[in-house]
Amino acid sequence: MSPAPPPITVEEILDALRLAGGRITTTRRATVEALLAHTDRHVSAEEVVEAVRARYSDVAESTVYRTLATLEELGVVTHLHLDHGPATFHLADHPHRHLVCRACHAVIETPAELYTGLTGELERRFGFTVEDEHFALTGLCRACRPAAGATPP
Amino acid sequence: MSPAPPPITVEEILDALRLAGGRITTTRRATVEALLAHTDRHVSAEEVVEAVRARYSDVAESTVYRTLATLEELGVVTHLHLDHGPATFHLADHPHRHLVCRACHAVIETPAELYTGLTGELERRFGFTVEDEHFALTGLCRACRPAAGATPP
DNA sequence: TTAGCTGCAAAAGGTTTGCAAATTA
DNA sequence: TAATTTGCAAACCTTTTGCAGCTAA
Repeated sequence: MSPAPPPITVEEILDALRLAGGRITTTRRATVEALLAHTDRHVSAEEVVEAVRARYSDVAESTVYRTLATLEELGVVTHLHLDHGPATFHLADHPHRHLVCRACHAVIETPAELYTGLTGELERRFGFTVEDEHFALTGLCRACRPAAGATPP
Repeated sequence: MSPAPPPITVEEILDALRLAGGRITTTRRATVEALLAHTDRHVSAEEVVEAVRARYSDVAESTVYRTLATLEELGVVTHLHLDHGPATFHLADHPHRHLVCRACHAVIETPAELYTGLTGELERRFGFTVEDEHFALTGLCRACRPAAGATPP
């Protein structure tokens, strides 16, 4: 329905940071760039650290964690949990939810629209407003599902 | 539709343990009892440890963690993540999902049937079989939702 | 007797914190 | 200059692990 939104740029994110009274440092810029470079992936904080260190070797983990936290406060970035293990970060640009296979750990992105029926129902029945995803749904992907017979007609 | 299933008993769980070649120790019995005593709550491993230690003061955390893991392998217990922080354990008796308010951390239990529409859709569209919940859905409960006006007609 | 538990202590993994020094605006 | 960031190191929290001794069956 809606065309893909124009991707957010490094400068736009840095502007948001500036606007909030923040300062733009080399490390912060590199962190944002690392995030944009993986627009379509789910990166852990540790992976961001590595990406930043590939360019500036003396960056501390804590700095990256702090920058990610700040970006999250600004609403530019979100983190979510795909599974046990480290959280993954991504731009908060297009809402979507994740399915994670508990066997092969494959990650499937699914459009937010799919969930509106459910979230509407939860809203009506419980007055609960489901927000953007913080946790993935776990289960088995096609490949890992025990090969049961085809669904009958 | 279906009446509440008869609650599982301590002895039934211990039998399952025995059947799997396990041994019944005082600590294991106390762990199971602690779990049953909180049938309607979501207890962290730490809370189970405390409950067990209240009766037998020298129980090691690791023992309780190991017992919980064993019970999980037997399918008697599950753990799930309501939020950041420790996992919560409960009996794997009746399938349900949890909503957690990110503001007040209230936990709402919701019946599994509510999700069949969605899970069916995910099955059809992605060949993905959503399994019993491992993660909660996060959002805002009625009390914490910014008091917006009533939904217009 | 012997496979299976246990406590202890230590480590692991991911993230946060305190602080003085460095840097940005 | 004043406020914000930074690196470092240490702490944190939850969970796991190794191991020698203990115990249920």
